[in-house]
Amino acid sequence: MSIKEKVRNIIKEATLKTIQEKNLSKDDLPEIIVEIPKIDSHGNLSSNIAFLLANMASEDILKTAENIVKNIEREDIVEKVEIAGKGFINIFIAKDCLYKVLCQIEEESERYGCSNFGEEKKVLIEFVSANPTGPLHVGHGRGAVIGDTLANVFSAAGYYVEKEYYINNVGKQAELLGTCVEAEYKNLIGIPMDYPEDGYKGDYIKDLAEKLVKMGGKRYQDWGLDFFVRFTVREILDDIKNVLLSFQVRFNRMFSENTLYDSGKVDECIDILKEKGYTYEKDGALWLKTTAFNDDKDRVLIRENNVHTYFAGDVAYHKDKLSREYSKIINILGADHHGYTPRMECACEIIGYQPGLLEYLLYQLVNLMRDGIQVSMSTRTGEYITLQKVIEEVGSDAARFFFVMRKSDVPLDFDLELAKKKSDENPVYYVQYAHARICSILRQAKEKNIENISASEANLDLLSFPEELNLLFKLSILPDEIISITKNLETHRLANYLVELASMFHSYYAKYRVISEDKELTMARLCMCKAVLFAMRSIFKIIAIQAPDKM
RNA sequence: GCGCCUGUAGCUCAGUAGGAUAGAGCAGCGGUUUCCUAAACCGCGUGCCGGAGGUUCGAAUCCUCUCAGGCGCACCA
Repeated sequence: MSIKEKVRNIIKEATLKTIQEKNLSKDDLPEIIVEIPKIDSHGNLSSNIAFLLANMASEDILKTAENIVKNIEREDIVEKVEIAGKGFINIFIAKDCLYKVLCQIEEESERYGCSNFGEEKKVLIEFVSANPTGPLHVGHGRGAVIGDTLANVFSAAGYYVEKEYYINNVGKQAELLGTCVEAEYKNLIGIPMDYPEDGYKGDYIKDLAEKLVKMGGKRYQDWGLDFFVRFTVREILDDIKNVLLSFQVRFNRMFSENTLYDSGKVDECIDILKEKGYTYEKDGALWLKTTAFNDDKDRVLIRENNVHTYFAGDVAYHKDKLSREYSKIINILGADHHGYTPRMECACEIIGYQPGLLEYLLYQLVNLMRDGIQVSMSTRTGEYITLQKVIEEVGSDAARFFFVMRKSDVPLDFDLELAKKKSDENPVYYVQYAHARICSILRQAKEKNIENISASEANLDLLSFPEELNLLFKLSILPDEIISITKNLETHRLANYLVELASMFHSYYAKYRVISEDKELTMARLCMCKAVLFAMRSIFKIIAIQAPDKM
């Protein structure tokens, strides 16, 4: 249990005791919030519980605070308790307790920050799921990094995570794509065929047609549209997978829409919807009555021409996912799809699953910039910067960091030049540099033959400067941070934490010397450095960027 | 017109489940290296937290209204 969690429990116990003394019901216990005050003099942790309880018992706040403090069991970890402001309860953590964090980190090394909070519960995260109709663009990159990082966070917090990509390979778009390649191919081998007017532009269509010519010359001329669709989708998907791989993103499962049709699951699902009484026919089409829940209009499942809509397949897909007994299902989508989510949630309710199980995480769009000027992304003009080009240009590390460092609610300006800069303007290097510096210190220590002793043997009492204690405390809350991200899905917080930790370390580094004449002090500080190193590596692993030894 | 997201320092953004004196990076100015990497550190900020009401011991944060920007409102996927 982390320090923060322990303090929360201590305050909870004290509050419960106070409630009993006041003859209040236990149900009146307000939620216990422990937060980290902005100002050092307010202690390591602080609680506003007195305000909440006083309100409930209509009592004086200060008096309530005093009562609670009186009931606080003085455990080892609490050095001092103060009532400050108008009733905040401020907790100062005992140094010994902070030192123990170093021992813990040493033990867990690069796994520090992980916990068994999730109790191996199953979580499904579906992301990217880009239609295989063309190469990935930067927007997909953002979804990929958010999804992959989130998966790693859940994993670190003790969940069993599966990552899934839904391949939409059925329907008009897939057909159109196949037709484009067919036309391009036939023209190449001298058989005239009109290119579809609304067809896909872009060099990749031509590349694929050329590949076919190279593979079999004129052999495929009569193989039919179905062949071209399957070939094209497979090729594009391979390309997508490779790009994602170069971005350290791997999926546990690629789920193809057509398997739902082939196995009859779509029809099965529609039968169930019918049985539940939420379908009706109108204008020759079959509709789902999503307005019965929270949608602004009903949705078509089967068109007049007897062709299923995308929605029909997707409902069947969600039914399948819901039946797999996950404790949480997260769908990550670009914000341009937000209009779609209510109908899906309605459909899930109709099928009979409780609304909370399925959660959507929407991320705002990405503006690709170069030196502060927006790069136009027109498919029509062919001026189209793919995700692959971005990764090639700025590298996977910078790209991942940039995509993850902003809250998903806000549009992201991705500046290619900034991401490439090896300077202080670029936060990626700032955090990696901190890591490299520590490695350098450790190398020096080794060269000087300084004994490499464990934290339990070192005289950690020598770490007594405020900067050192603050650093230790910062390290102590990493597991809490990771757990909290599983609740709010705000992966950018990890990047913030990393920058803050790096900043604290850089600052410390400039002010104090780790390796000095004082052997004991040196060893204690080396222990602290190693702990920072492990914490950083642990986070690097989660956001999947390199931890360079040298820069 | 309706719905979702956003509006915080010159710029890009944090601001943890309402909390104490609103923060960081960049840009700008000035400084720091006989010593573990100067890709670093230190100092310098008079912000109608878009605006107006409201809830509360307490609001950038919650509610209502309003203004501005982005996105979405298909028998496309």
